Amino acid sequence: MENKFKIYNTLTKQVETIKPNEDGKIAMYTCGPTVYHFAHIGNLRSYIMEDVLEKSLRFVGYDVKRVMNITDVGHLSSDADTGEDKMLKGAKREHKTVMEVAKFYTDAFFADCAKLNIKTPDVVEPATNCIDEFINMITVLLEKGYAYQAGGNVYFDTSKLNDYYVFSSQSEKELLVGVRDDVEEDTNKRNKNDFVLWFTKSKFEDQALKWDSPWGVGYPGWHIECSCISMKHLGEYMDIHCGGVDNIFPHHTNEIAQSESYLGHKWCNYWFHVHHLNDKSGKMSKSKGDFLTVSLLEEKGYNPLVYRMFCLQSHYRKPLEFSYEVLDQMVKTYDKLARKTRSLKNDGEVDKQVYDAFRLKFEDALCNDVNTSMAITVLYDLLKADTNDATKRKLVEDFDQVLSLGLLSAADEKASEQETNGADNELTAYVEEMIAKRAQAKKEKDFAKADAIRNELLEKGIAIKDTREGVVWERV
RNA sequence: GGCGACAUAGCCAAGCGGUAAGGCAAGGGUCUGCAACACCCGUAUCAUCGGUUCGAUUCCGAUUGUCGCCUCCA
Repeated sequence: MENKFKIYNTLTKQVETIKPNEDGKIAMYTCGPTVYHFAHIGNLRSYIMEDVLEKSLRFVGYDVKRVMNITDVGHLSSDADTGEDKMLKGAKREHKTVMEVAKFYTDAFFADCAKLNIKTPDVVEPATNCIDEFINMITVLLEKGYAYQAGGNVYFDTSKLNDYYVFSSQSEKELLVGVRDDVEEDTNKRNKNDFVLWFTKSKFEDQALKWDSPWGVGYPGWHIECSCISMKHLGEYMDIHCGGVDNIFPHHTNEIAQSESYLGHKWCNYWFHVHHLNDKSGKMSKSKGDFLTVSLLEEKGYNPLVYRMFCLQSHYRKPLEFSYEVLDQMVKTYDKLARKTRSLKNDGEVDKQVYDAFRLKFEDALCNDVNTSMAITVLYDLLKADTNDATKRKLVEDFDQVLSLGLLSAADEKASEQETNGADNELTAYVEEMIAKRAQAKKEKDFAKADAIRNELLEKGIAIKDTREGVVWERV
């Protein structure tokens, strides 16, 4: 098939046309969550944009296979080297076993994704399922001389590579070890940027999960899982690797180092990085106070899809600043848009010519480095276009395969909401009776009475509006 | 200290060398008893300073500002 999809490749620092290893197919990998706590909406920005990338590729005709790992082992819990394992810390906090915690937060993660209309990847693989693969890769790296043992741990030797800093022109000399307070230099390392492949000794001995290995009982380093899990399911050649910008160094840099040393050839061609969600004070992170989750937004009365739209109207490669002020603005934008799309009728035949033209415009926006903002503009242009509702409706349906904003299902939700209201038959009967009375009053031009009825309902928590489609009511 | 990203109207935001899309808000108007809904109508010398060019928001350099990475982070 024709390749016309362009994305910014962090590896080459330019926008490039994707040429898959296998024609018509895309092998895609995403760094998944560490499941020791809820994901915050900043984490979810990455997953939303990666979801759009995946769906866009499918939209233009690629057969996509997407793999995601679940980090359910390892990672220090704080800036300090002295910290505990995050999973263990989560377990203690929750009074659960480590695996229970992992299960709980994995489920919570996918529940959040579902609310944001993020499709679950084709393959989801927990790190703890792949210990044998990790051990195998480390063994090969040791055999090939890319790794060494020191102080009980296995390290990757970055000095064996000509080009370790593939993403930037940093130099080891300028690399600051322990920029953050409390991080001590590991004296077992031969080079400052060497990293651990397998731990048997760490500064915290109460690591909950340990496995036997040729180097002793221990647990894997952080970077090895993504290399192994992707190869397990996608083979030796990958097309697109996704993640947040903060993973560029060291995580992705190290993944490339170990993967290509292991394979002996180029591994992944395109690196797709999503920028951060910030608030006024900077990056949103788990270690800071502001811990905004999808559930929290829901508690405050926001539809999670409004947050999705908030992300889509910006570009994935720009920092995005979150504020309730902008989110409130987005609520109005979203509601207005959804009202328009849901009022589209199914009248007559789809105009093939108009359909093709708009579909192409939409594809062009997506193919242009996932320009979601432009894609939404195409949607607005469509709604204003001079064509019948059937054509528009069909196109909105298509567009929403990628945007996933529930633009048409919004109508169904509204309907089911009314049905839910309807379950309370007594209330519904009462409200409908009042609406009928008000209609009669209006007919008789007794507006004082009509307004009195509206106020009476409002006092009981029922708001009514005369829309062009008739009177609607909702609980407030 | 090193590396990198970003800077467009009140707010969000597109733009990839030919004199600024779109959305939200505020404003004016049409419609409907009012409200709501819907529809129509105005609104920007693109952070600053240089350079390249017939021509720059768009390319190059410098400056300023904001943010990120440098072994927890998406």
